[in-house]
Amino acid sequence: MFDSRHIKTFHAVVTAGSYSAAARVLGYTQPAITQQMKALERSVGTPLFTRVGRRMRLTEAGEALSRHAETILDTLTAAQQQMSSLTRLRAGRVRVCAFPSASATLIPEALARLAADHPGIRVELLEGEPPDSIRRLVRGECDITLAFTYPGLHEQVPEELVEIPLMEDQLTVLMPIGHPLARRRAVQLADLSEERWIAGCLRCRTNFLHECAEVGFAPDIAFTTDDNLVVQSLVAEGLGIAMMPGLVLSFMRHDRITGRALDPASRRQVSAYVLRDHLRIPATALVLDELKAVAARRVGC
Amino acid sequence: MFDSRHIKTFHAVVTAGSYSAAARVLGYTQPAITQQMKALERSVGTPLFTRVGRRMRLTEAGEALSRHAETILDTLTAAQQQMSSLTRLRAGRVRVCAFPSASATLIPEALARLAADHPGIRVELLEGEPPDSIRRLVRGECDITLAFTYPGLHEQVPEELVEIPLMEDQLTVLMPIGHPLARRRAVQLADLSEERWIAGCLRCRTNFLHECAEVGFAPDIAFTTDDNLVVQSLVAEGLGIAMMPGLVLSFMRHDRITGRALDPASRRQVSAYVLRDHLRIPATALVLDELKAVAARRVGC
DNA sequence: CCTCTATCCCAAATTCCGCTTATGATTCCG
DNA sequence: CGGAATCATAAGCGGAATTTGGGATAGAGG
Repeated sequence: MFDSRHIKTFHAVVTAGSYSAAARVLGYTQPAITQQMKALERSVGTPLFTRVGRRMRLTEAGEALSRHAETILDTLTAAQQQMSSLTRLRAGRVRVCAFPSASATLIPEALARLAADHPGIRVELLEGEPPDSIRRLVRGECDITLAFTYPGLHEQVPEELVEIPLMEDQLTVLMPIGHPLARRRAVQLADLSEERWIAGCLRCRTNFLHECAEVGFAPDIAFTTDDNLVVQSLVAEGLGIAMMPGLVLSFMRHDRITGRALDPASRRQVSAYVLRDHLRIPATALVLDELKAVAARRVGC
Repeated sequence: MFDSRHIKTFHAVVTAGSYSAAARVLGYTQPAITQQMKALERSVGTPLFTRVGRRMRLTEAGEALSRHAETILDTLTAAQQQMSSLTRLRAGRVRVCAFPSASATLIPEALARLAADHPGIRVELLEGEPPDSIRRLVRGECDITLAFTYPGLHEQVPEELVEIPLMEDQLTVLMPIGHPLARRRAVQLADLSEERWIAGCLRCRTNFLHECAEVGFAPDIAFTTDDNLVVQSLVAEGLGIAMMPGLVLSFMRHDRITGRALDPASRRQVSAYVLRDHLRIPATALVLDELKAVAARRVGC
């Protein structure tokens, strides 16, 4: 197998017209060129140049190799340019898997920033809920996963994954306007022990039950649904109250309901997850940075 | 510029599926692969592989580089195969410049042998007389020149040329059948001082005059022509006698003339000339060998 | 559940390759 | 016939790449 440096030097010699000139072009000394060409001729098995006096001429093998050298160097620089495009963030694809309310808030904002500064980066968007979306990450089906955890349930993430905290998403108690508790500025969980509840997704429900248990009651859950829009509609109809993350409320809010903060506050942690190795991939790191920046502006939501 | 060895190793890793497997394929130890891939990733600027457990996966950059690696290695091996064709004598072009009587005798025989054993070697045939054909060689217009010299005139060949003696071509005295001298088996030059002569090409004529002078007479040259056929016709018509190399007579002999050997013999030296560097070019060396072999069978002509 | 094997990384040492420096020979040009 | 430029060669050295040795981890199988 030819050494690409030899090919490059050979090509320089051919175009420059002499060993010395090629040495000047490539930043070598002249003997280096001599040695490289000697080695190349040795590996080819036949001379590539002949000299008549001081003039240099290509042999038949030299002519043939010269033509090949052109294409070899072209494909090499093509590869190099594509690699450069990927590292210089002028190209690349990042697959992001997020839970619905992140897909509706953080993601679009991050993508807007991304499109402005790095139009070459393409993002594929997948939707998935935390326990499963993490598995997808490990399986290599996506590069970044946005997921949330509740402080109560201490979940373990696989070792090869790294967690990047993005924001804390505060929970709000939703109730129909005119509800007696709506007169307070903030409510305590213990005050809600007698209410009827609309419960959300599995993880939210689990955490909710956990927190209620800590305060000392078991909530009366009347309805359960994954759909936040349905939850709000049920609340609006007076069928119960509900806990809902601020992230959801920031883009979807039924006009017949109102929300009150909890005291003490309850929150879920929104984080990005990446395979440890992928942190070093420029495009992935870039999208992560945008997500961090977007999340930072939402602190306290 | 990527190192072609790195590309080759990278490709082996991709196809073999693991560093260790690639090491076995390439005959390296495994750490060598690790270091090469580390160096490659450093020069690319982004990881090429990620590992999930023991499984290896290509990153986006790795996928892209893998595609390029394929074509790079293909063009490299294509170049290598063409070089191999040239060195293994399965391809090649040799330009031979010869004087007419060699073109009619030695060359066709050599080409016949060549075509049998090495059908891939193409030969371009040029015709040229000695003083000029040597210049063509130096100028790079041909690779091998067949030329003849007479022992008398000590011509200098350029330093970068190498002379390969092929055969000695004995001169014969041509006379019409029935000529008085035709009764002898051999004739001495001095016996021919009173004859009328038909002279051939410049070099032949020069040598002829030289030899006559040494014996002590100036020949009476009635006609001069480069064309050996014309010489023979003139001799046949009884217009004079002539000296002619055996090489010419071996393929062209007027049936109304006869030839007698000279005593002492007069001969011209037929040699091949090559640029010194070109001796190392396989195809050129091959044609030279064939010419030597053909000439060896003609010793004494 | 444990062991065994295969894989990979890391660090150190050695070998080897390639570049440079220095020098001499040759050619071309004024 | 110098002088400039080119190439070849040899010696020396620095760095790179490989090997060696050791350890950690993951997956397979008993």
